[in-house]
Amino acid sequence: MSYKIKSRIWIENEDNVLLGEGRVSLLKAIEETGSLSKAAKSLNLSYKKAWRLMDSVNKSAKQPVTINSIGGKGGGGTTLTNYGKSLITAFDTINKNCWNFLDNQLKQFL
Amino acid sequence: MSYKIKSRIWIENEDNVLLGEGRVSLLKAIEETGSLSKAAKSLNLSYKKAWRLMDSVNKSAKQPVTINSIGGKGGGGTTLTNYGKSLITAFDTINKNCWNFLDNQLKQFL
DNA sequence: TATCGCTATACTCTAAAGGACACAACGACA
DNA sequence: TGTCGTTGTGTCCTTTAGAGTATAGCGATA
Repeated sequence: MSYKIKSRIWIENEDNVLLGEGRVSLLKAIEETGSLSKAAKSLNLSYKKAWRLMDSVNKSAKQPVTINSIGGKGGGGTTLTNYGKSLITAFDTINKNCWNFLDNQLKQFL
Repeated sequence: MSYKIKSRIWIENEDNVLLGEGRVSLLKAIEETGSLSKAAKSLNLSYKKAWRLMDSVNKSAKQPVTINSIGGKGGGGTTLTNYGKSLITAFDTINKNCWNFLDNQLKQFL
């Protein structure tokens, strides 16, 4: 019985997607690089797409997830709020737990 | 805290998708109608897409999931094997359990 | 006040997925 | 043996998500 079970989970707020795997990995890359454009580069996605994702996250969340500064030293940058960091860890935890749960379910029902 | 968590799960066999929500609802419709074309109509998807889905399911599964007959009384038809029926109920059960699990996780971590 | 690297946003083009359409093959039955 | 409603399959056309490109705006710093 070598079937494998996989999943994608995401969190919504009033029918808008807040977090999914792609968004979380983008936020992680922002945390590491301190910049949206560098984060986009490191994930091999266009700046435009990264920007739209981040914008959507901020619009869906109940509190700001990132702090964006334009101009100034280094041209600006993007950092995560504490709320944003807590969302990442919550999502990661739930996602990992979900995988374990589903693996057990598969053994049980197939 | 009105965030909602959603999920899509699917089962793979050697990197080929076996079952997802769309495939399961197609199999259910086949079970109800006794025909692939009627099932496709009832789900508002093209016959071709439905056929490709069903074909993929049968190619990925370890045992036949449907029995297809061409020609004859009524022009033919498609019915599910017992194995196919058992897959449906297994998937539905796991999927429902997963929703409950995730709802609890969300309450716990957010 | 000129420079720099970043955020922010619009416009165009392209590739891939899906729908529409057409048609061959089949076999029970009258 | 002709009819009928299926399954099975190819070909084209449209739609749409995304990539690519371009460019404006910003503010600390020197």
